[in-house]
Amino acid sequence: MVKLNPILHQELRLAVISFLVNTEWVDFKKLVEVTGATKGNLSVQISKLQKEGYLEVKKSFKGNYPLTECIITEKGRTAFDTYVKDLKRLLNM
Amino acid sequence: MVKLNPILHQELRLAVISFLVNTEWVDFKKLVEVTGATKGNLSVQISKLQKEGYLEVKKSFKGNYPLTECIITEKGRTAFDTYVKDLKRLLNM
DNA sequence: TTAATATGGTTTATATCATAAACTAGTTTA
DNA sequence: TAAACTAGTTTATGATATAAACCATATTAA
Repeated sequence: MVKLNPILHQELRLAVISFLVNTEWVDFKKLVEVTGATKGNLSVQISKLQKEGYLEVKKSFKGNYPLTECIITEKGRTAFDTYVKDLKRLLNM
Repeated sequence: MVKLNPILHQELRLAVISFLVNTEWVDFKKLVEVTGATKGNLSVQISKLQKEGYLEVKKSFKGNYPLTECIITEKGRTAFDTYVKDLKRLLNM
C-alpha cells in the first residue's frame, strides 16, 4: 500500500502547506485567518513543519509587535507534490 | 476551513473504504493483502468504520474457518464522496 | 500612572488515537 | 497428541492533536 507522509497527513499541517504552496512569505496572523485554527495549535504545527524542513520561519518585529512569517521550502514543495500523488493513487484518482 | 471527516482521514481506514468503494463483499484476508496492514490494526479500523455505519460486516464460516466479510454502506459511500470533495477543495484541486 | 485589555505568539496538560504484540479459539498436519 | 497454522480480537503503549493556560510586551482608558 501507499504510505502517506505522516507529517502532511494531518489536516492543519496540510492546510498550511497547501496554502503556502501558492504564496510568498505569509504571516502567522494570516495563517490563523485562513485555517481557522487556534494560535496554539498553529504554533505547534508550524514548528513541526519547520523541524521537518518543509518551511522556513522568519521572526522579526513589525512596529513594536513580533512578526512570524513562513514560506515553503523546496523540500516542502516536493513533499507536498509526492503526498498529493500518493493520495491520488490511494483514492484511485 | 474545510473540516475533513476524521474517521476517513486516517490512512488505513481510507485505504479500506477507497477499496470497498469499487467492490462487492470483500473478506478480511483480502483486505490484509491489499492494504498491507497487520491483522490487529485492520480489525480495529474495520470495527471503527462499522461502528460509524460506513460498512457492514458479515461473519460466517468458510469450511471450518471463520470468515469476515465487509461491504461499504450508502452512508459510507456518501461520506467518502464528501471527504474526497473536501480534500480536493483543501488542496485546491 | 496604573489597571485593564490587546497583540502575537509559545508551552504544556490531557485526551484521543494508532499500532503491534499478545492473546483467543479453533483446525490441520505429522 | 503436539506442533503449527488460520482467522481473527483485545489491549498495552507510545505518539499525536488540541485547547487551555501562559508569557512578554504594547496600547488604551480612568
